[in-house]
Amino acid sequence: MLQVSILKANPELVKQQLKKKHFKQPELVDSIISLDDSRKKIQAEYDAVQSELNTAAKAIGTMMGKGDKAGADAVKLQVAALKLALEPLKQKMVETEKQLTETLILLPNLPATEVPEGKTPEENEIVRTGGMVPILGEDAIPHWELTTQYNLINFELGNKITGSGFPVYIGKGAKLQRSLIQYFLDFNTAAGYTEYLPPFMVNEDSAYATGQLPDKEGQMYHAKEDNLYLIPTAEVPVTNVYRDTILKESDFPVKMTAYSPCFRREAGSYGKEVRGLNRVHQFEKVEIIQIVHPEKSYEVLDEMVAHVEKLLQSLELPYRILRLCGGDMGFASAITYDFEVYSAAQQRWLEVSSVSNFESFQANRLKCRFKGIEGKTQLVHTLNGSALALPRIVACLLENNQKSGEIQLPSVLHPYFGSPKI
RNA sequence: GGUGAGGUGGAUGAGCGGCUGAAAUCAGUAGUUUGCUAAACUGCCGUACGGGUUAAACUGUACCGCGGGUUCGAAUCCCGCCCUCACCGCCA
Repeated sequence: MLQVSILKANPELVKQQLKKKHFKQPELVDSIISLDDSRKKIQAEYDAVQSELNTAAKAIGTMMGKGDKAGADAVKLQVAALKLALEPLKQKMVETEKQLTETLILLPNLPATEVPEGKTPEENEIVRTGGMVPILGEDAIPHWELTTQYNLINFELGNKITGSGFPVYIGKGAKLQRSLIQYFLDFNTAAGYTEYLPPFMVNEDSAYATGQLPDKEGQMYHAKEDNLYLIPTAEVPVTNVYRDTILKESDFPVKMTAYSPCFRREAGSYGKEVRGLNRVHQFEKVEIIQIVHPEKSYEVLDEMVAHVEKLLQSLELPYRILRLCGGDMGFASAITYDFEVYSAAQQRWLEVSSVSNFESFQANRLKCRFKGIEGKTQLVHTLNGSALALPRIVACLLENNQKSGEIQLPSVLHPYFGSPKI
């Protein structure tokens, strides 16, 4: 959620930035500003009446103490009139506040200046590419066949037990998952991230604070009986560690990493694009999150991008880094870098990480602030990224490294997997 | 799931209809003092939204788990919800 003060500082600039993000109702900026102005006016009136009431109540108290019943009764009559005046003001205030937040919540975050213009994924900017695309033999097969051939994943079994999109990892397939999770966590903690193992379900407050509610409600699995949501990413519980907190400057930077399964309904997805591990309802992911001083967030963003890039390099996968264009970015993000790896048998790029700076947008809803040296409290900046999401990494590792009769694994995984190959 | 107790500021914890935005202690912070690490003393030390100011000072309102109610007035009384703790039951 944006701060009203940002809109007020330069409404025209804000509208322009919203257009870059292909937001359809930039005129909401004006509505918000006028709603905020009337909110202030109403509150001033309300406070004045309430103040009179408080004074009167005190006077009654003093009179009663002196035994002046008649005087007290006289004041009570005045109070009754004031209360009558107060009621409509209160309603108006509540109503205006409600409208204000309801409107404000519709505005997406403003894109950073480096964000390229554009609407569709084709207009994303390729920042750089790395790694080598392998040359596969004629008989190369996609990962959903490899996983069957080597008995690593059973998709049909998942159908039986739960439903489509819930793969069952078996034997070396399961161990590969475990190896990757542990390797990623080790890699992240070595870079100073503190490991968390969070709850995999969250309450409404948490889902609201990180922005899943109210707009992305349909994306999450909901346990209605207890009103809990299965997390779509570890970002939700881990970022909520800092909900409603005020940090000291010396607490910066807060660096957290967490493994979690991720649950996504992905309603409406189907077809070849979602075959095998390309898109599933439950998958494993290791996330990194930082909470930093506003002046440091872009420096930190670069650091996180470099971190994820190093991780991908260590896996010896061909990758590219995209800077998402205004129209393809997420609602809450000010700037996003997507990481894709090349799936050689499918001959397509698959997204495996997304690193974003939310600036103060998420912090505003989270109510995560810090007290500066001058004593003023202000919002922190939050950033997060995947390091990394497993399924597509696995898809690429299998496809790109397939040889006749075996699959080679990158050397960093050998100690974790206990073998150089499958 | 059953029974009992309870939810107050960073922590402990008092208050149980007006004098309480909230005692006290600890932690934190700024300073004074004592010839080291340490101790003593003094001040400051919640959040949000307003007014005010260059910035302060100052000032209004709200907030003592959340939401309602009673009352001129509620942290304090009443109702509902949520949560925590203890014991029992069940159980990885």
